Amino acid sequence: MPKPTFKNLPEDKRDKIEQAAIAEFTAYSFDQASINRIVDTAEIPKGSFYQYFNDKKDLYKHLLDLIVMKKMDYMSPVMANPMSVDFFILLREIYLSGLRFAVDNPDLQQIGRRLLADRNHPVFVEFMQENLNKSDEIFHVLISKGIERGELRADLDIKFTAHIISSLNTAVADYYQQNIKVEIDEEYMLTVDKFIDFLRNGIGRATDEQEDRKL
Amino acid sequence: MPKPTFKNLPEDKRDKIEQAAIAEFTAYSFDQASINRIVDTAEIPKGSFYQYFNDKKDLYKHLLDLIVMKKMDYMSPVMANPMSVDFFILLREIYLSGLRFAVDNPDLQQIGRRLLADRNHPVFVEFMQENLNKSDEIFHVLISKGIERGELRADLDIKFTAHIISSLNTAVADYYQQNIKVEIDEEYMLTVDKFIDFLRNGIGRATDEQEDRKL
DNA sequence: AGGTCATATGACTGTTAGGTCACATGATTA
DNA sequence: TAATCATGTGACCTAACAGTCATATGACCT
Repeated sequence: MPKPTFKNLPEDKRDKIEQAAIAEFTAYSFDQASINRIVDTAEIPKGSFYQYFNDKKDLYKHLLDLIVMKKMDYMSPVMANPMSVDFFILLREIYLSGLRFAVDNPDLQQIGRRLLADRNHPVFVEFMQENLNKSDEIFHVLISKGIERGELRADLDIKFTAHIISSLNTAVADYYQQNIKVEIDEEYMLTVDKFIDFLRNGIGRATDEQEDRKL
Repeated sequence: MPKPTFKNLPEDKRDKIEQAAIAEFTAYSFDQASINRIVDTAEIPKGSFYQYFNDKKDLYKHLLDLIVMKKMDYMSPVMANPMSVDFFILLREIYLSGLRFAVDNPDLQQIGRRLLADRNHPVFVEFMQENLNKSDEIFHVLISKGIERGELRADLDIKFTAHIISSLNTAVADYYQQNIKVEIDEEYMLTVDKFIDFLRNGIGRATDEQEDRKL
């Protein structure tokens, strides 16, 4: 946690420091990121930095907190009452918020991606212990509910499916960012719908009876 | 490329250096990996190292070449005549070889994972330019063929599907390594089959007619 | 023996890093 | 005015790094 000194700072100075840190951790991994560069960019003396944060990790975790909070802002309208709606509709909303977040905040998305990337890194391990994997957990619950309601196949391996769905989140966002430039709402709607369809129906050719269902 | 001096080395010395490098790049990212530690582990003087390699990147790329070659060994029996067999059977084989490679060579798998992780890293970009993304490409071809033959849905977005399938490779291997410890052949057979089923049928509950098909 | 050439070697260079610390500043009290 | 105290500051510390280079070694040739 940042020291009280940081919290007491005038807002614009605090923002400048956070912005400099975001820029640095967007451009470099945790290890490669440099406090020297950050204090340069933020135009504060090095000594001051250590008045605000205990060390590099302290700053990094503060950023992660900011990211989690911002991502929650995107998610919360969706998750307000998750049980009131069909599994695939809810899933669609979850993915849509994820994509929207990624498009609106490519830098924060990139920092998150970097964290998720190296699962052996001590900082990743620490973060996961503190925030225990929410994503897998939520999907676990949703899938169970979905099966109970008959929206999903009853023979699914819940744990396995939860893991696949939750790790596909990144893949879809990556695909979108790499292949679709124009930032039109309908564009990512389309990407998400492709994905939901993929999840629901698989890619195997259906029998004629199945084809009927899609009409 | 390593210098000729390296190629001329007695095999055991070369092995020792390669092993030391593998250990280092397994434990640390490219940036974090240290030549000093590598020469320590390999018990060669630092000067000697630079008789063998131009720089850190040179060594790293040499390792990547080793990894690619070894992975090809696992794949080649499968890819001998990819067109002679059903899409899902072939896919099953591809994933099985991938998983087998990951289980047999957790260290090499880890180095690969680290590379794939940070797609902005100059070394990743360079590697992809030189080895242009084979994985997506192969799946692109296979999916097209699969559609032509009527094994896959005709309305698939080929590019999108290729990306999803190719990035799920990592997810499945991760899941297996995290959740299944025992190294029995049948265990990873099971993981792969779950995944193939997931791809083929999706997770949506089928109509009664569809359920019949599965019997 | 003398000469040549690939290779071996480790002290050294220049740079950067994260983090510390003695001291400076300036606002708020008494 | 004097004392206190949170905060500001940058020179400085130790450690580590990638990469260099002058010199040493020793196998092979003539």
